[in-house]
Amino acid sequence: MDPLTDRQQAVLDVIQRCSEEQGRFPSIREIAKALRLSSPATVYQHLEALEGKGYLQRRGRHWMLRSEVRRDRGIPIVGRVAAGVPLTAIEQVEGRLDGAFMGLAPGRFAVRVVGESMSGEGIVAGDYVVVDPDRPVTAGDLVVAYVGEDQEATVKRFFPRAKHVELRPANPDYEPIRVSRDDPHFRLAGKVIGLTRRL
Amino acid sequence: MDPLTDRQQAVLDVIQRCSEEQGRFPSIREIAKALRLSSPATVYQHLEALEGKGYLQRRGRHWMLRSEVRRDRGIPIVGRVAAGVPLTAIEQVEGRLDGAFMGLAPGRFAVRVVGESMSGEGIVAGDYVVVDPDRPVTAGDLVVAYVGEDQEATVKRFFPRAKHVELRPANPDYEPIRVSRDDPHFRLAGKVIGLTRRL
DNA sequence: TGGCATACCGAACATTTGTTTGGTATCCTG
DNA sequence: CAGGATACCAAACAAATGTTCGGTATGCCA
Repeated sequence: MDPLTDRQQAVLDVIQRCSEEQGRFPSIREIAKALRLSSPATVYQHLEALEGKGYLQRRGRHWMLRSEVRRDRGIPIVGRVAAGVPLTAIEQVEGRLDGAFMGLAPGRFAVRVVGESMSGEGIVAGDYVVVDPDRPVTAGDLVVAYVGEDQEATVKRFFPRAKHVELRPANPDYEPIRVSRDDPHFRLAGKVIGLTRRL
Repeated sequence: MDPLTDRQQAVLDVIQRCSEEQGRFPSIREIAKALRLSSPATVYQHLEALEGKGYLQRRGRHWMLRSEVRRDRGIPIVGRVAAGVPLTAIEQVEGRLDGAFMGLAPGRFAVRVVGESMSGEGIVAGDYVVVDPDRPVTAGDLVVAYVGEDQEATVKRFFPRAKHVELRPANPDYEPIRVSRDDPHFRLAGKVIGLTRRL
């Protein structure tokens, strides 16, 4: 992306700060006040410059930050890191860890993992698995299912059989679960499409 | 949270849709047009009702969605799920998997994991680990470090010794890495505070 | 020296904005 | 039946909005 002049950078900073703190684009006169500029026309020209360089976008009369420069959107994923402090350079950012990255879509949800039955595949207690209820589930897929009277959520691999369904753990210390296909207490939540963990 | 009437829900839907698609709060007259209402006053009263019930928030003359009802902020984490289809009820949402959940903060970044040296702790190739460069690192902590000429990023457990630093893998198939404390090619990126995986 | 980019100003413009006031109609409930 | 909640309206207002115009000043470079 084209480099910015000092003043353009200052304008962008104000916009980014307001977007983060208030979740909205500042008005032109707000930007002017923050930079101690007495004319909105000055800011307006800077906005046009930022638009030309690809930092801003206009829809009708509304200005917005382009997603590449939004700082409230997640954690930057850095690629190969050369010597020196990284991260200030936008060049090295490969993407962002945000809702979109994790597959944000209507209907999807996350469940906290209980127990170590899938620890053989790197899924441990306390993890949050992301479930897509709409994605078709085929044999061997990682799924979340609700089983038993208390409808406890479990993460397992899914294997359909002739008369029943087998939910297989990755950890050999745990037993596979077998449920009848018409067990009213068995409910497939959906396919697991992602995972996050806090340490 | 207080339940909404049909019309209030309709107003909220318009606001959520606009927030998702355009990243901004719609104007009162835009909401009116979307719902085929001819007076902004009608919408205004609905906004006040939504504010009273805790769905909206006002800062000065600006309206904003409260984070609990923002659909563009991440994936909802559902708690214990009773019978019936979940997720429509906001009650069961315990939080959201979003940037904030993953520890969004200035300076933090994510790195893609290469190799299976930490698979014993549920960190496998292709995972993205979140790094906080400002968090103090103590013995035994999970860290990301850049080692060698090519500055490859590795995830290991950190053990400081008298004259060198030991980076220990969880997988016994891999050897611990030992680097001199003043090796110019050794750089500690920071402590690992989270992880996400796409399946 | 002239030309160009950058940076800024003050004044004015037409819209759009949130907000208030005062009113009507409908439905449900005690 | 009266009372209250809900839903909606038209009209108007002051304030804030994006935008345009014409102008000045500075530094850089051919």
